[in-house]
Amino acid sequence: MPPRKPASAKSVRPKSAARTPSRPSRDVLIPLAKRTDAGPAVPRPNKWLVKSEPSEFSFEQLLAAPQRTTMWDGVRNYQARNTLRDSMAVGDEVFYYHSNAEVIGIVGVARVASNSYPDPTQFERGHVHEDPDSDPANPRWWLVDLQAVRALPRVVTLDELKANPALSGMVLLQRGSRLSVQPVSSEQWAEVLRMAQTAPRS
DNA sequence: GCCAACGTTGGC
DNA sequence: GCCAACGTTGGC
Repeated sequence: MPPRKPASAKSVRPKSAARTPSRPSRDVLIPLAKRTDAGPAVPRPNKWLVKSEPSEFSFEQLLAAPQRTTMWDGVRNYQARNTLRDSMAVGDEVFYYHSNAEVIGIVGVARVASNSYPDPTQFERGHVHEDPDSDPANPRWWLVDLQAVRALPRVVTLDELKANPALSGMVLLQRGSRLSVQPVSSEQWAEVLRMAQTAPRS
């Protein structure tokens, strides 16, 4: 039987409706849970990695989207939700990772193009990502807009990431890690970019 | 609050 | 297609 709601998060892009280009949302939208608690200690921009199955929504599709931007809707995992809602902010930098793909790995760079706001698909009747238990007055699921910045010069594959000791701490590489939205350190970020500019080891 | 059953993720 | 790891549900 079908679950009453999606059990867990997958950064799937809905195949239907929500492909409407999210308006370039300004910060007018929902300054709600912004990180006033973070204080000055956290350097901006923060860096993140998002996963997407290219059969659902590839980086190429993001590049081709109006304004190269889309709502990152459909995340239905609480930890990822918290990151989206509480920690991501306009201007943050994002690696775009293709999972369940012919070539698995980091393929591009995107930026966070809005602050967080409630994922509208949770309230859409009949939508795959509808959550009937979510209260509009206190939305359960949040998202940000993502804008493609550029494809990497080449894909940095999962195998390469695993083989690089400097990246052993990446959340992506932790045993059993399934988070579809996850933090990346500045060091990890720089290392992946370096790899992308270098020919893969043969 | 425990925990078994179930569904999902995602590499292989 | 397989299946290990994980997250959620719901009976108790």
